Amino acid sequence: MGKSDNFFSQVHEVAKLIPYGRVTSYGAIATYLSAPRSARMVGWAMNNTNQNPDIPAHRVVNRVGLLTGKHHFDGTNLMQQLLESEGVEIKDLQIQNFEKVFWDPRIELE
DNA sequence: TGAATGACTTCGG
DNA sequence: CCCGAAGCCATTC
Repeated sequence: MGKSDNFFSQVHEVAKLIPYGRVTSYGAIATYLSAPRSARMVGWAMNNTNQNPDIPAHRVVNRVGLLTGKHHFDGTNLMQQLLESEGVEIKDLQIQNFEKVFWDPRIELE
């Protein structure tokens, strides 16, 4: 850890801006940060700081709205429960009406 | 130093 | 449209 956590910090900043009840994708964040090839690093960055309650890591899913990161949360269903508590509908790890709850930083943040 | 590992995404068949 | 393979890249072994 040193200066290179700049990218991680930026990922965290964007994650904090995801509105309640909305979600975004790893790739969308990566692309927004001018690193479209680093989607996996976004996930890694989340893993690095999912302990921080200020960072809603549960609002970040993969590009089709699948809760691929659920196994990184405590318990068996925490990620889904957190999202459902915000009104997000989920069935078999797939977010329903994904296009409606999707929040794209590239568009919303300019 | 090199190979393996992912909270991903894209492309080709 | 679905599935498998390949590309990516920081981190770990």
